[in-house]
Amino acid sequence: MDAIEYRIRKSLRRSGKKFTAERQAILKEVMSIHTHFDVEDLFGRLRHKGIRVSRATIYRTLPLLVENKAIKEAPHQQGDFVKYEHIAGHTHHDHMVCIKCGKTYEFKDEQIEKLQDVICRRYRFKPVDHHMDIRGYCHKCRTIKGG
Amino acid sequence: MDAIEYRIRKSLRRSGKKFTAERQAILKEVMSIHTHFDVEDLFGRLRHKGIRVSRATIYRTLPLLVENKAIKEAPHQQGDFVKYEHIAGHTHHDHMVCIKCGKTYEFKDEQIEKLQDVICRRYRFKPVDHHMDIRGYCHKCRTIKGG
DNA sequence: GTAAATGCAAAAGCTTTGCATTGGC
DNA sequence: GCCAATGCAAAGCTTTTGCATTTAC
Repeated sequence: MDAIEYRIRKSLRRSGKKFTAERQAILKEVMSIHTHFDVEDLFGRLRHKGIRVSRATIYRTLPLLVENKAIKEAPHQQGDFVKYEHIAGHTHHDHMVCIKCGKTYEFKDEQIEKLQDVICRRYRFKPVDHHMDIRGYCHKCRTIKGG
Repeated sequence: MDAIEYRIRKSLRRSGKKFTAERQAILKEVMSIHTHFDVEDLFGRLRHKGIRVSRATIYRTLPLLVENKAIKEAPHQQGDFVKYEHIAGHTHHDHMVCIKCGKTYEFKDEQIEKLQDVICRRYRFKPVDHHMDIRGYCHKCRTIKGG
């Protein structure tokens, strides 16, 4: 928790930026959300707690948190707005998204991770992050998939 | 080419929809674009050829083409709008996106594809499609990645 | 004290929608 | 001829931006 705050505080200072109360509140909130979220979710949760931070500030802060690897973009369906999920504390995982009910399932496979590294090396590509999402029908929806 | 048009024509008829001149033009154009594109790209290209189709129609048509598996969404960076790429004629592939220069590299790995199927079976998930994009620095940018 | 950040409200996109008109089938 | 599709322009949304004010350092 505080390790992340410390890291970000330091990173901001290094580039002459400030760790404001708003940024702290956003960071704290973001780290407490263990599902995917978007700007509106965040705005609502903060307001619900009586913390008044403008949407503009949230929009301006999230990219900072992405840069500092506190959060990253999550997969989103077409038409949806950008969604995020926090990184720290969470181990990396990929997603299965049900195109019927919209539910997201997380998974992780070591072999796939390793193969990705092999491929990157082949292309002399230096990987920083990856997103993988498989779309289809979850076990609940696959039997009733008539549209 | 015409196999796809035939398939779509049939699919539309089956559901009481029409294969209009506009839809034909959009389909044809989409199949001729071998890179990622968005609505604005498409609108510009059509207009450039003297084909007048409204944006509204494009917005209404693309989902039809996705449903009929002529195109699918391509990965896009945050802040970008939705991008598409055509499917037919193209073999499936995944992407590496350089976060410095924005260039996209395509690749495909059979082992990863197979592992994905294994995972889906484990979750009783019926895969329809998947997107995988690895983000990082391409071989040209990895040496000059100071920002 | 100074440069950066905030909040507000306005502006700027992209996308959707209502409605009259057009056109497949 | 009927119902779906189109085009236009307006509306809807999310996201960005200008500017005065506040604040971290």
